[in-house]
Amino acid sequence: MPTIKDVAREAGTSIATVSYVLNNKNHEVGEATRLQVLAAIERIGYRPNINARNLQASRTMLIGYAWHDLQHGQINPILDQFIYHLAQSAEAAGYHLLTFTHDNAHWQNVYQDLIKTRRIDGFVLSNTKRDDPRVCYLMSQGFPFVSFGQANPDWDFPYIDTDGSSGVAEAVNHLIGLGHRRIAMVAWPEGSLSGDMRLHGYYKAMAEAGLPVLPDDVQRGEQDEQTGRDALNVWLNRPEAERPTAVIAVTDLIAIGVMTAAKAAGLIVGRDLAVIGHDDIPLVQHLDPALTTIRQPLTEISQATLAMLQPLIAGEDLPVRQRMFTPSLIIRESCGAVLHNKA
Amino acid sequence: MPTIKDVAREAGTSIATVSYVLNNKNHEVGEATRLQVLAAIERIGYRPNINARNLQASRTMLIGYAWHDLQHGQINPILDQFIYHLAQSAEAAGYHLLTFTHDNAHWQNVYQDLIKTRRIDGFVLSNTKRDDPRVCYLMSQGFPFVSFGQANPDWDFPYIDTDGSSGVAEAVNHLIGLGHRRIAMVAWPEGSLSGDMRLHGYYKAMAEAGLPVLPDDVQRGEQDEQTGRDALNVWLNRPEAERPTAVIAVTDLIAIGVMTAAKAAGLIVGRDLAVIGHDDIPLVQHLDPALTTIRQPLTEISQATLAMLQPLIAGEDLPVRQRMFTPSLIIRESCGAVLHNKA
DNA sequence: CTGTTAGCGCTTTCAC
DNA sequence: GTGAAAGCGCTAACAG
Repeated sequence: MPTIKDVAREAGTSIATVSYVLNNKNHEVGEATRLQVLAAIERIGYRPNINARNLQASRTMLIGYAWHDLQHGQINPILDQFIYHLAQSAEAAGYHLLTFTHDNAHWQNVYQDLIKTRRIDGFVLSNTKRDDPRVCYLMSQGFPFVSFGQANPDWDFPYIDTDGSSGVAEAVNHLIGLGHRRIAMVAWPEGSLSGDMRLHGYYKAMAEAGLPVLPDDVQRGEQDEQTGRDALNVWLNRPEAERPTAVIAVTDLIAIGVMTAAKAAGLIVGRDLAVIGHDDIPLVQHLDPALTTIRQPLTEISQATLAMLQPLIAGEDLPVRQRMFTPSLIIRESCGAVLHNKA
Repeated sequence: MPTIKDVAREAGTSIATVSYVLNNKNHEVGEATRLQVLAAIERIGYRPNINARNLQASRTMLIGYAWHDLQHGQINPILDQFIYHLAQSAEAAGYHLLTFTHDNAHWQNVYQDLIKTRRIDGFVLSNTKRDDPRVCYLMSQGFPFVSFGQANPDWDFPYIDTDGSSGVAEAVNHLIGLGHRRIAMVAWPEGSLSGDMRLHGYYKAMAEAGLPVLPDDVQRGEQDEQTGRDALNVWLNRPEAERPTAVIAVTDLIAIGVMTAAKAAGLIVGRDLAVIGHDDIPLVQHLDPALTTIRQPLTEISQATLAMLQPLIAGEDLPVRQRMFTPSLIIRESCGAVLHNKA
């Protein structure tokens, strides 16, 4: 593999000159020698050794991203898309993504190692929980990072998030436009930030439309299909005239449970019951009926994440330390068409 | 950030000695000084700069993995699991995964850059096609790589793959055990290596069981749900006594299409028609009925991939350059129970 | 404008 | 057993 020395010899100059034409900053190089060097570089197929470069600049051009825990079969397709676009944004800026894993017990060792061995320049976090210890740790270390998702509302750290509230509100309004009045929601257990935001959008839109929310119109449960099934069964126990005609689920997986239970009860989803999910995970467009859902603008989110991380790595201050993005409603079959004689 | 110099000063030794206790090879260090150094390291929280280390060793401890193209919404959950486990195996060996992306047009530039800038030590390929140009390119460059999936059968390069043939054969035999005689298959278009392997398992198992395969018992189509629907509709056009009672699909997505079409035709999957998919992608256990499917041993595969890549990076020869793994049948509801009065 | 040189932080001969 | 010193390949003063 050719080094800068080989180029210098080939071009008949010094290595400094080669470096100058490569880094081309405020240091001018004579046009003749410049061409000479460029030709030599081309001829021997030289590429600067990135490792040497990084050592000297004491950086790595690597961004760390912790893989979400796949151990429990808990795949999160949203995040796959997020990483992909994040990788693209990173590459556009000359960075690369270093993806790493860690079990729940030893996360701190892993992050510490990455930092202290100078393996990476910054982190991108996702899947953050309220009071997420990683956020806490990175803040205390003063190490550059940006989080996709919030943590403790009292902490001031750089994050980007989707405005789940507005997404769900849009869903509610869409259902109202379709003629629905009795709209219910399946949420996560209390305490999840994004879950609470989504639920808040529901309450807000219902209130603004002057629609009542019965005490058990909101059902809560874990992130699995069973939660959706259980919720619908609760509602099916009500007299028919009081049953919700539409259900919004906090995630697609839960929406699937709702649909399954509805079918089991002889209801036709899209006609007898409207269902809307959240996230537009793969396959839900192939469900029967295809699921109407709320999609986060992951491409923009990843771009913004990197745009925030870069100045942080450069040691600059961030003018805006938090950014929210608005999701959009993807209308498919499961929310049906205009409701007739039902209101 | 402390360097080796700081440790040396703190311990009252030379930097060489510090390096010796760290790398601890055939170079003996006096117990007293050793403890001294260790204490100093502990005291100031020193970790060797990995970049400096790598420059000197001219390696990076980074393994490149090209993200599969997510542009067209073509998510491949199998690969997500593969990367995750690959990352784990890599970390266990002191490596990290550098995940990168590239559009179809410029893949060669991306790979070339990664190689020539000495960004990484080796590649892991996945999603390989027959005559995959990346395989071809990396072979020509003599750069270390291992592929998850085959390419041109005439090329001799290190790969690991799943024996799709045995997986499908197992599925066929399971169906036969359930009493099925008319078993059909939905395959990919001719020319895909893994698709052909899976199909081969079908033919083989049918032949061994002495079961006939009608000309259109095998339907082919692209990797989408429609393919499954179309296939089933072809078979439904036959007189009832000649219709398949069981269908094996080359992937879960296609199996979903089969199930959807079956339901649309008033059939109850698991009772009137058995359906088996391939890959066990997330969510298929939540379908109604839950999909029986064939699962690849991704953890073992990732481990084996890394185990092959390591000697390659070290410049050693590989005793075994190809390894095949046997998938397993995950039995759920969609293939039903024993068939009665149907044969 | 171009070349010499001193590091970046580490490993590893080679003397002592 | 320990230390001085020569790089790994590159960048950036500093001279010329």
